[in-house]
Amino acid sequence: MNAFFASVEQQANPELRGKPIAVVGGGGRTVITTSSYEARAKGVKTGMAIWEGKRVCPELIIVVGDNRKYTYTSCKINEIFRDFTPEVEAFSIDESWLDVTHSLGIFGSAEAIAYQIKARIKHSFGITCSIGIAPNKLLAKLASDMQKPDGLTIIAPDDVSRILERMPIKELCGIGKNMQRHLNMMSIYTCGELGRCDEARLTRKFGIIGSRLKQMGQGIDHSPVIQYGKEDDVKSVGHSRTLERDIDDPAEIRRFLLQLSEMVGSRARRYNVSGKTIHLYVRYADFFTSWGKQTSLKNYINQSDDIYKAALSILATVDLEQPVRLLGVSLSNLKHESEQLPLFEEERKKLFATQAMDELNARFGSEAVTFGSLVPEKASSGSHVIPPSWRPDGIKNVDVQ
DNA sequence: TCTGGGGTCCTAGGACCC
DNA sequence: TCTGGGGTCCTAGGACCC
Repeated sequence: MNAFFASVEQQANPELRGKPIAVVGGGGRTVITTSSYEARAKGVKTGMAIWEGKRVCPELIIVVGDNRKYTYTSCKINEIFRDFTPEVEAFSIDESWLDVTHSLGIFGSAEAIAYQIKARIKHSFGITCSIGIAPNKLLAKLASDMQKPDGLTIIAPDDVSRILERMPIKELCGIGKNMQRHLNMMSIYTCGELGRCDEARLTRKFGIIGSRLKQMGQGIDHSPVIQYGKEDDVKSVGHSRTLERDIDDPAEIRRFLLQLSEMVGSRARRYNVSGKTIHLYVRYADFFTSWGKQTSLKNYINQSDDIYKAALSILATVDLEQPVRLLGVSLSNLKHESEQLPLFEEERKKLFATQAMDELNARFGSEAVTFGSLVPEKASSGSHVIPPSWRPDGIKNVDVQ
């Protein structure tokens, strides 16, 4: 989708259409998640602080994002995709891959499918998208980025080497700033040069990534489109949050950790996973200094208070050097839980209480029922931005009635 | 009021076991 | 008394994506 969050907002509120808008999170220390094309034309970019956006574009309209609107729209758009093929992989909340190999007999061509998809999305949601058609995912993604907004780009097998020859390597999904820098130091600037590079030279420098890099330069990608519901199991569940203001009061830090632990625990239970590694992440007030520390337990856990205790035990091993700007808790080393009931009465009671709490929260909002220590003065949560990287397992569990 | 939040994968070094 | 090599698991940190 083109400028997805901003486009959805402009559709929801006609007064925003044709104007430079920026979608931001709820808290005080938030950044621009998405901006409309009108804003981009003035130099507004994702990741800018609000004041930065206003500086380059004084008439910029700030809109606080509404996650439910985007996840709902994303689900509906993916339903449209599945009318054309079951092989749909959601890459993020606003990008999907479709393998239409087996749909060509019904719909004629990939191009015909693309036009129909564009028309239906435009008709149903009033928003545009850019579609890339190519022999594989790597090239389809590259193609989809070549014309924006409202683009349709086809990279036919015969065109691959011509198009890649002068394409800057950073356009490839998987080559970021650092990789680009390293490759540039090896005098590699274009995909053509990358594809011709001696593989041994690449593997010496980058390890097993090296051979993959050469293939990318040649436009080779054998990775399959992984159908919705057939993705690998989730490997970690975490939440982090920048606080409204830096804090150094231990009680306040603990309260915030409990809140994060509850968010992690309830999501882990929703996914029906438990984990035995807890990771605590802290960013200090100076923004640049941060650290993460993890600990592994003997048992798998997914109860919020168990997660909280583990996070606290990590915190107890360090002396905080500065007030805290951001806190994060994540659970990894996961296994899928069977639905077995615990053996002991006490544990069963706790499980039922937790399930009741999770159900109420699902129905009435994420913090309708929570731990007593969170209630008096709920720790100030920072911005509530939904990242554009929301994965399918995030989408599918969102309440979209 | 300067700078969000969700993930995955890979590497390196150390502990520990056989 | 001194030594091997294979394997797993752990922590820490950095790359990448949206």
